[in-house]
Amino acid sequence: MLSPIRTQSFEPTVHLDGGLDAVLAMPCACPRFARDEEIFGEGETADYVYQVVSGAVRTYRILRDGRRQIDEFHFAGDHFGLELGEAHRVTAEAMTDTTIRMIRRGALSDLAARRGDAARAILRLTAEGLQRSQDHVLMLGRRSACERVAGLLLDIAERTHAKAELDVPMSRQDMADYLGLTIETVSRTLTSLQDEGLIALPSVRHVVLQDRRALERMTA
Amino acid sequence: MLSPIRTQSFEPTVHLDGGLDAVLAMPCACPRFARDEEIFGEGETADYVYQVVSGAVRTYRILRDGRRQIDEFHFAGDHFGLELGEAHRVTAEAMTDTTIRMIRRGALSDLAARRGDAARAILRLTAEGLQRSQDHVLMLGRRSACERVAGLLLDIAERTHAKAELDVPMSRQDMADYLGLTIETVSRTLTSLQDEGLIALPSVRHVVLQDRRALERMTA
DNA sequence: CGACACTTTGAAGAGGTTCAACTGGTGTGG
DNA sequence: CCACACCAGTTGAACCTCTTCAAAGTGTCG
Repeated sequence: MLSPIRTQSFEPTVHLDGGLDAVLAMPCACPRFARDEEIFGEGETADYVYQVVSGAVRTYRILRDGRRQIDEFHFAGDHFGLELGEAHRVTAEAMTDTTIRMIRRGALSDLAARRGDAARAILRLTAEGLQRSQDHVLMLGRRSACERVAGLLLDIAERTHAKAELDVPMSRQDMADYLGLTIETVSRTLTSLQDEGLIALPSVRHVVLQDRRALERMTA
Repeated sequence: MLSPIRTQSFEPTVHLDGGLDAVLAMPCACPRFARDEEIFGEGETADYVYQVVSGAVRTYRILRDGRRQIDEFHFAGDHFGLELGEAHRVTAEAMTDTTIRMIRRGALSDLAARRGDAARAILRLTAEGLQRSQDHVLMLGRRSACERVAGLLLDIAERTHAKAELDVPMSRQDMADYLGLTIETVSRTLTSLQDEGLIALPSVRHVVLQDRRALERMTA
């Protein structure tokens, strides 16, 4: 919304490291979003593909009666909003103050048509999303509340490159709606993990992983 | 396993109807699998991509303690086993006697490298899988047992092009492991749907949708 | 016909939800 | 600078859905 920033690089250096970054170092808008601000809505035309520069984003869907399911959390470097069809299937919101890179979808498909590595990068992004979604299915279908919470904490640690101390960008409600639980169950589970000495909760949005090994055992 | 059959068409007619069929009408092995026979196992090298010719397939993962989560059911025409990495992330088994088309992965990536429409078809397949997985997440995260069962029945109907009478190729255990429930809950839910007059159960593997409208209301 | 596997049904139990009250941190205004 | 309000999070107790364990029923195949 405020002060769109533009990148300068025009000649992309092709590392072919698998990401889109190499082939997509084209100038593009980088707007900022405040906490809880909507980036795009379910059903809107998908004219752009997005990348988190800094901050964190949730994508979700809502049932008629208000039940919400968070599909995915997106952290710095992650792409989101890539669609097969015309419209976005989810709503995207910033979880904290967030900077987003926007890539015109047309530019992307042009690039993919011209360059095999770009097409492959898009395929890889989609396939990675599929893998993550399959892991999510396994979590929701066959894991207990405790295993789910432990899994989420480890996932956040890995994806934000945190060691023991986690900055948790999401609210308890966000966690609950990602894990298919209620806010109360998430809260209770966190305190019981704390009581068992597996984690510490110095503040609401900070978690310290005190026994990562034990947490990993729960999720394996 | 028995009597691999080979298709004859060499010159593909390119309809570009979005499927891989148009660009992939190449000769390939079409083995048959008996009910419950494994097609490939989790962790095995992914040398092939598969397509259901007739029958039905389940893909699943198993946790250490034996809990199973079925990732997806695949019906005639569906592709499966398409992987980003080297290895299969799931196990695939025939649910009934099934014929499968096997496509060498190398041939597929060669084709994708040469032809943009093939690359796009592969992307589309992956993206459709992602959409289905996201729907699955919503189901497991935020729907009741009843809504899940109703949703599965409608999904089977749609994907097998059945009208009111469904041939259900999977066992109650398969349904349960797809829906994140137990076999008993699935059974009880089906009988209660029958009691309410929404479905009929002429035999274990046959379901008649008697009030599709009502079923759809449950899943919307 | 009988054996076996799968399904259904029943009763008791557990995990997670719901509803309600309380706590704690944050921000604002007097 | 403190007081108060407000909101997110936590905790407690009752409840409910789904699970677990057990037994009976159904269908299939030798």
